[in-house]
Amino acid sequence: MNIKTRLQTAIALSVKEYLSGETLIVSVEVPTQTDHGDYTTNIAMILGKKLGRNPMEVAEEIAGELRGKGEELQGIERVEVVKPGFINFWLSNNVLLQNVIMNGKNISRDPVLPQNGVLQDKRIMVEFAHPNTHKEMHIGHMRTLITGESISRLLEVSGATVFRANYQGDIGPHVARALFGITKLMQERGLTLETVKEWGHSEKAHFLGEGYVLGSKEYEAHKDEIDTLNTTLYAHDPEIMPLYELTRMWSLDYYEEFYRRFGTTFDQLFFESEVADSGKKIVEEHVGRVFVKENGAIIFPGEKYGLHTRVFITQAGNPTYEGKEMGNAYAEYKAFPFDLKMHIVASEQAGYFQVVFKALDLIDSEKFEGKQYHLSMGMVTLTDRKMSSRTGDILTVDWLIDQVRAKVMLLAKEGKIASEKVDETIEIITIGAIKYSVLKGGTGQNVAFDIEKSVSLDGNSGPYLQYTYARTQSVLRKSRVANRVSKGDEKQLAINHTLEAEETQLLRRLFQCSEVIQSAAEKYAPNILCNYLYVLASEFNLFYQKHKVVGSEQEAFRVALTQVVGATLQQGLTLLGIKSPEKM
RNA sequence: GCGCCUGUAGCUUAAUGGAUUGAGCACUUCGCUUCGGACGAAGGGGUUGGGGGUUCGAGUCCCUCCAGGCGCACCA
Repeated sequence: MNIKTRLQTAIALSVKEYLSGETLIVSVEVPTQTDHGDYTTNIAMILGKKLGRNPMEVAEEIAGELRGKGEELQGIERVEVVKPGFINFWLSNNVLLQNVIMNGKNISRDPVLPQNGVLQDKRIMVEFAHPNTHKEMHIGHMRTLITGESISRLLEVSGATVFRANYQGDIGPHVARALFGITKLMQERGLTLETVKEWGHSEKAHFLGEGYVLGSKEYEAHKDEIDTLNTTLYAHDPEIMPLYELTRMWSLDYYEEFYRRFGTTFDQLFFESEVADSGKKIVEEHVGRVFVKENGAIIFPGEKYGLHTRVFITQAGNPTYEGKEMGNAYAEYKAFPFDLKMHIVASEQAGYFQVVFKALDLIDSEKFEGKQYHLSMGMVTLTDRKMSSRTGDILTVDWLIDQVRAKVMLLAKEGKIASEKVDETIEIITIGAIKYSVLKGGTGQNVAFDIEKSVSLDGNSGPYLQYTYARTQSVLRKSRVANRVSKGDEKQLAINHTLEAEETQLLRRLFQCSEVIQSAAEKYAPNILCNYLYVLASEFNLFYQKHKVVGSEQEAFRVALTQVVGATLQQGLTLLGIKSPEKM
């Protein structure tokens, strides 16, 4: 039983005397302010209200009783009653040392991560990224890519089996527009497919993006032509397939490069083109029970369920995004029968998901009901306008990476990169900076993207954490005892000095690590982990500033502390999908 | 019009109903003969959009008003 649970039980026991049979949930929390102790409970205030007594008195009584207990409260050094009626608890240095430094796991740099998480044995599919082919990748897609990867890692470390799925829109009107557009562009510019084939991934993708913009602009004027093109695509018309397959591959190659750079490998790619037929069939089979025909289209009458009505199959007989999702749901379930499927998608899709979830519940409640969750990502907008791939007014991921990379390279020019592997380090820092800037905010937050100061390299940033990690490693390289302190070597760590305030604070912070990770995983909130790592790094830097590690009398202990801080930073960053260079 | 979401310092934001709303950027000072200065310390700057209510306690929950975002039938 861990300390928190033991404490909770002890408090519950004391509280029992005040209640006649009734049970009260005792909440034990980690206070936000460190001078409020390691744990706190508000139980006295709740009791005070119930009994009509002064909460301070009740708190004193409970605290008095708890202080008298030995066994159950082992490890709690101090119990304090504060103002309105909080009871605060402090852990003893010994317990902190035991748990943080000497349990062997930390010091050998094995994972300090929770082993038997609440998500043990849960099968979770995380569906994210889903860019559409024949367009460019914009920073909204990037946000879900980065967030999805981090959440997947958090779930995995909490015991879940995770399946990374990516469902991509490679068929539909947007493809027809893009193909129409590039055909016209090639004519205008005297290009042939052969020449375009020789271009790089980004140029091809940009060309498709341009085609899409043109196709959208000219849609009204060439409505029939583009609509027909769309229908021939759905019909796998051999006339159009070679061009379609080729351009589709351009997009996929282009995206593959981002997945690689951002460190994501999908277990499987799913495509709208592959589920269009099955989706259509499923919808048609459920006309009457779930769907209804109206004006030649097949719709889902959402009003019956407090939602809104959406079209699943168009008058032309093509399945819409909604219709295709019916096929996709089965295809994905077949690939990985899940307990939970998370859709990591922008908030603008919230209404859409309510409708398709409801439709799937009705079609097959056993497989789908209560098992789907839309993690609603806030919108990424430009500071002064909305991005639209239709008008070409978007920020592409290529552009952003180049901007950040240029800033990092500036540092390299100033000779600030100490690593021998300069190129590799620049890439790690660039990607780390971008990822952290995305992850440190809440997932639901709308983000107004400021082009000027979009990604920061100092302060609360990815590079700050990477830098702090590199610093820990540098200190460890300098120390002669660094490699001698190892598992079970407790004598060397014996504390023969009073701990400095900064040392105690680091121990307390490190002690919180696994709880923080649990909480970040349960709430699907990587920003909780970001926040923790930032505070940890700041506290280490303060310690570092004030106290010497190498050559000090407490070198063995301080080296061990530095090791654990380094390992925690590295593992934490890994959960965010960020690499930690040994030198930078 | 109907529905969902958001409003915290100049900007970007944090805060499981808890304690004096905490950071980063920017700004003003200060600290390297010291293990990595991409660092650290100090300072100014807030009626948490306004007003009610519930609660021992509200940025957080409820109502209302204001401001903004997103969705609402053949796009994805």
